[in-house]
Amino acid sequence: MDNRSLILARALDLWSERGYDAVGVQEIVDAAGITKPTLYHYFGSKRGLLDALIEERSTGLRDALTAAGTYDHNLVMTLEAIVRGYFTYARQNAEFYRMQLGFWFAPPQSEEYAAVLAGNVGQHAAMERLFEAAALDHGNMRGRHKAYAATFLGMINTYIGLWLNGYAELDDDLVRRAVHQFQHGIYS
Amino acid sequence: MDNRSLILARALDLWSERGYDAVGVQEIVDAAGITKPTLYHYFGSKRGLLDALIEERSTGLRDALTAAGTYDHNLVMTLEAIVRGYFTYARQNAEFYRMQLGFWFAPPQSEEYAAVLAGNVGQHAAMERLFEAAALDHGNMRGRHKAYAATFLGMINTYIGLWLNGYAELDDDLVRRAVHQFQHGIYS
DNA sequence: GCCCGCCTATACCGATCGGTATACTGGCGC
DNA sequence: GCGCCAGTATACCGATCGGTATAGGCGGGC
Repeated sequence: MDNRSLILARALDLWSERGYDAVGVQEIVDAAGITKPTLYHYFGSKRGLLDALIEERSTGLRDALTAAGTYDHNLVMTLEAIVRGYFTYARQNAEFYRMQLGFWFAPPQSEEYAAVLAGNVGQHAAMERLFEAAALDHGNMRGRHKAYAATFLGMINTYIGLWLNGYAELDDDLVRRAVHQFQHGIYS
Repeated sequence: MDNRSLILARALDLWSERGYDAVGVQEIVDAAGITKPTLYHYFGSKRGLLDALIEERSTGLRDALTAAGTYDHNLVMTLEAIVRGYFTYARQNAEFYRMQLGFWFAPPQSEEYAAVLAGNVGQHAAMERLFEAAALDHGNMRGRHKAYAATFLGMINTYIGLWLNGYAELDDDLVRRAVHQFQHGIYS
């Protein structure tokens, strides 16, 4: 592994465990077995390293979702495909997902929040488009696409959060139960 | 306002805006118009200030929820009372709720996470007890109380997060719609 | 008048923060 | 052999980090 990849990997390890501000540049380069000028050669600044990390690790999720998220008039199948896409990505990128999820809830003026803002706004927008399209088939959903997008993504992140702390398994059974509860509530 | 309260108020302002690590002790005492030894006289350490802030500001929510969260065989009313309790508290303590929500998603080894861990575990436990009791009346809910507690709290925090960013109003209408969607899904 | 204890300020501590100036290395084109 | 350039290390910068030693102000009890 070249030094650039090594820096990205160690930064992800440390930041996902203890946070962006709590881990300094010196600690990252020590963990990677290199020195500071090497890091600044590749990334220019601590913030540049953060942006590069998010950019490189986000593409996988973005690609998976554009593939799964096209509405084909079968809402159940589409929602299940999206949840499955998130779960698969989270399982394969647990540390990164934990870090990114934490940054989404970071204070609005923090660097962490700014770094993940664009990506998460994109996810919400894609989900809103999906529910808007679905409302053409299911009239009683009309006008609530914002709330549906937010609560659907909130539910996905709730389950991934449970899994990250050892309280759930992100298997295909959970995919079906999650989508079922989202559609029909808790009584059925 | 005495100096102790002044320190707590300014710390909350700054931490909710920019984060615990990003705001140093010096900046807090400057904002409060006092000096460092005064802060260390009252709180002993930066972490002590954080703990004191969370302890003092959390009691209101805890009291409101123990009042609202007793199950009386009417699940709809109980859930609505809980959501109303959260929304009312969030509206009256917007900055603190933003901070506490962010800390809940902070890295597991960070001081922020440790500081809010006990309180949030208590909230989850209370919700699980509620859904366990409700399952005695609604047999088809049995065995899913953990998932229900997690998704219910996740939904509440999703809506509060939307409100904090200007995308929702935490009024009584939203209380009813949220509980209705949680119970019956998105189609009705 | 005097002392005591709570509260506060000045001035300082070593450590760490993000970032950089400078120089050296090795490989590659010519 | 020579120049060039990406990559790396040594050593350093001023600023800020959390925290503290010391001393003085000040009100109440006696």
